[in-house]
Amino acid sequence: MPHEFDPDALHAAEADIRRRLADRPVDIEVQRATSNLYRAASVVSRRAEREMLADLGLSWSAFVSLWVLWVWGEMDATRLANEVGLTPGTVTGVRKGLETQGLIQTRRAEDDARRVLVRLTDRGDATFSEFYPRFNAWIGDLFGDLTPEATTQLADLLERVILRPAPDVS
Amino acid sequence: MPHEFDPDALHAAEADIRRRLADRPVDIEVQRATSNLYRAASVVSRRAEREMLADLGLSWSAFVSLWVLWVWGEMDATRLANEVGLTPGTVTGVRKGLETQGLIQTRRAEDDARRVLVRLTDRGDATFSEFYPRFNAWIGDLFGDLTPEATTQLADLLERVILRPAPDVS
DNA sequence: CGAAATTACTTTGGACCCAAAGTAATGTCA
DNA sequence: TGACATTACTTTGGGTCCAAAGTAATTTCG
Repeated sequence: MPHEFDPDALHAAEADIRRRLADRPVDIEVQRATSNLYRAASVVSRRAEREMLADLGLSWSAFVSLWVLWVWGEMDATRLANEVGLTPGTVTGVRKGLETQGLIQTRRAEDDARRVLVRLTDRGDATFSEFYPRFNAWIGDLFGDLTPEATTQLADLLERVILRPAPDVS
Repeated sequence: MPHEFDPDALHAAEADIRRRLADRPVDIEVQRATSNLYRAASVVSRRAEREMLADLGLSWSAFVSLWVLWVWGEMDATRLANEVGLTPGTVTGVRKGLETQGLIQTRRAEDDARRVLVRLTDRGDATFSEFYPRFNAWIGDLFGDLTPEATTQLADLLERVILRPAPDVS
C-alpha cells in the first residue's frame, strides 16, 4: 500500500505542539502552516501521479507543462520553466520526455537561435483536451471540502508566499 | 543565481488563464490553488535549504525530522515517518545521515525488537535549540505578509487537503 | 569592428525520495 | 505448537530535480 498520512496522528501532533510551545502561539501557527504546506503539496502531487497520471505516463511536472502549453500555446523554454516553477535544466529533461512521447514539438526561434520554442503537437492537444476534464474533476474532489471562496482564498494566500521577495543581501 | 519565480509572469499567467477559460470559473480556482500549492512548497523548502539549512548541512526533511523529535521527544521510526510525511524507506536514509552527524541516536525497543526508537542526542538538542529561534524568525518573515489570522487559516485549509481520504476503490 | 558581457539553453554530478521487494520479529489461530 | 499473516523496518532500483559548469548565440560598448 502506498504511503498516506494518518489523521489521528496529525491531530495528536498538533495538540502536543500546542502544549509544548504554549508560550509562542504565533510561532506555532507559522510552523504549522509551513509543515502543512509541504505535506499538502506532497499528498496532491503523489496522489495525482499515482491515481491519474500513471495511465498517461506523465510526472506531475510533465503534466503541468502540458497544461501550461495547452492554455497558453507556444512559448520558449525559459517562460515554460517560469510558469511551471522548474529550473531551466529540469525543463530540458521534461521537454525531451514529452517530445519522445510525441506530445510536444520544439523548434528554434527564427529571430534568435538561442531560444527554443515549445508547443503541443496535434496529438498532444487532443490527448490533453480529452484528459483535462477528468483530471479537473479528480482534483476538484481533492479540494471538495473547500467552498469555492475558501479555494480562492487558499490560492491567494499561497500566491503571497510564492511572490515574497528573497531577503536583500546587499 | 538560483532559480526564483517572476512575479510579473505569474500575474500575466493568471490573467491569461481567466480569459481563456472564462466559462469555467470554479475549475480555474481549483487549478490555481493546486499550482500555487506545489510552487509555494518548492519555494519555501528550496529557500530554507539554501538560506538557512546549508550551514547545518541539513536537507528540508532532515530539519523537519529534528524539529519533530525536538518537540515530541523519542519516538519510533514509523511515527517519525508519519509526522514528517515521508515513506519509511526514506526515513531510514534521513536517520542514517543525522546519526552520522551525531544529532540523533537510535536503539531497539526492549519489548519489540522490530521497532527502532529515535531521539536527539544532547548535541542534537543543543544544536537545534540554538538554531530554532533563528529559523523561526526567518520562516516568519516568509509569511510576513500574512496576518496571524491568515496564517492560521492557511494552515487549516491545507490540513483539510492533507486529510482528505483517498477515493474508495471498492 | 571586436572584445567582453549577457542571455538561452544543455550537460554533469549528486541529493533526495518513492514504490516495491526483501528480511526479521511478532501476532494469530487452529 | 506451528503454519500463516502481519508489522516494522531495510534494501534496491529508478525517477525527479537542482546547482553549477559548459556551450553557443546575441548584445553592448569602447
